Amino acid sequence: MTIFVTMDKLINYLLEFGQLNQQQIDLIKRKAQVLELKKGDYFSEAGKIPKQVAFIEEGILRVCYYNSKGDEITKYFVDENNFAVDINSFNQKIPSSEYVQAVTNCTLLVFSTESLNDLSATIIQWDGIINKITEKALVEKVNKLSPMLAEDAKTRYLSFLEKFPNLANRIPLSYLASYLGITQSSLSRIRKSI
Amino acid sequence: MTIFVTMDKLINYLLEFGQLNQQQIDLIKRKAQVLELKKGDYFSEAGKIPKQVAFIEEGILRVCYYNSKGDEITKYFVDENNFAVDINSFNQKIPSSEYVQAVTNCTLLVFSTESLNDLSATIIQWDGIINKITEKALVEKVNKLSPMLAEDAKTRYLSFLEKFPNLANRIPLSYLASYLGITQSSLSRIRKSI
DNA sequence: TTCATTATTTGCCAAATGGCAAAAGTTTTT
DNA sequence: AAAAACTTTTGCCATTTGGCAAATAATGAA
Repeated sequence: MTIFVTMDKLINYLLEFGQLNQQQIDLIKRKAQVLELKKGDYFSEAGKIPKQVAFIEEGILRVCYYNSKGDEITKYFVDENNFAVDINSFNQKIPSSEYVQAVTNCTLLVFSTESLNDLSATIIQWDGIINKITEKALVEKVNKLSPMLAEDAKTRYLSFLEKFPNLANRIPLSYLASYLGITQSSLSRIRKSI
Repeated sequence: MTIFVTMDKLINYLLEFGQLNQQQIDLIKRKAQVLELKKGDYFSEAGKIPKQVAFIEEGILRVCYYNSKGDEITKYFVDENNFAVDINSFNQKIPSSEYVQAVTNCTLLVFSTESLNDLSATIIQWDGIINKITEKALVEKVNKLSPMLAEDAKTRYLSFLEKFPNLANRIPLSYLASYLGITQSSLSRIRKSI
């Protein structure tokens, strides 16, 4: 299969957060590498220090971990036009406690630590843009998680359907159930009731 | 009562995220204003554009909102040595959807938008420090909220006791219950069972 | 101190969710 | 196509949590 990626999504996304001239855009494109993941593949794994940041061109990733009971918990899903990385581990260069896994086949644009350093050193607006993106992504996560605690399972599922209308049927029930904080069988029953 | 605030906590906190010389420290101290809040007072309110950022010297704030059912939900608590602000509304200068309220009597150090702009323009490291602080605070919120979804109410309550050991008995049960995502009576029963 | 107000606990019962294991359904491999 | 592996649904019952209202308890005001 031929891979054809214009990186338009990436560039347009970055331009939402700051201005870039053509020379800078070209540099960014040169620093980005296309990475195709198959459903189930891991982009990064717990225990390892993340060395790359991914921009999702196409597909869905999920971030997950194992809790103290040994259950696998999906912390959140990340869909296209977003960056994915365990930001804490990446910045501090400490082993991650999370897995980042492809829920569907994905086309990613990845930046290595070195590339990001180069971009930061070369493009004066880079850090500002990245900071805005980071902040926005984190605020969104908080604002999505927070109300979930106050809702019952059915409402959480319905909210998920709104947010990812075409995803629910393409991902294993178990991923979704752990994200919603319920058991797989409960989710199955909730689904049936709708 | 005499108010005596050295601002040491604030300065030490900032120094965790970057270096500052004495001149810069003095400027920061001049820009900060001491604000005392009584238990129950609001630092900022939904519907208004937040004009200040608070550093908590002493005390606890909570961020809360009303959900679609009209229930008042505590989104999170913020304790001393942390900044509190509805960052999204503050940055974008749009009306907040949240209240920030004093759970206990508080001593805050507040910075106005103008002061922050001055600091940003004068202290070259300022933006970097603030970005690190912001990012860390948001990552912590996500990491605290996320596992709560996967835990049952009792575990969530016990976790809260660990995190805020001396707070649980000083705040209305209703605040805590809504934070934990359970009803007041359930929390009362859980408490009893321990 | 007493009254009024507010916060918390409790009883009762209904509804939601969990735990476990078996059955049914899908997908993948051989 | 058949077998194996995996996913989802279902039954059964226990446990948790919610909803509501009344009873207590605690707090604050007069």
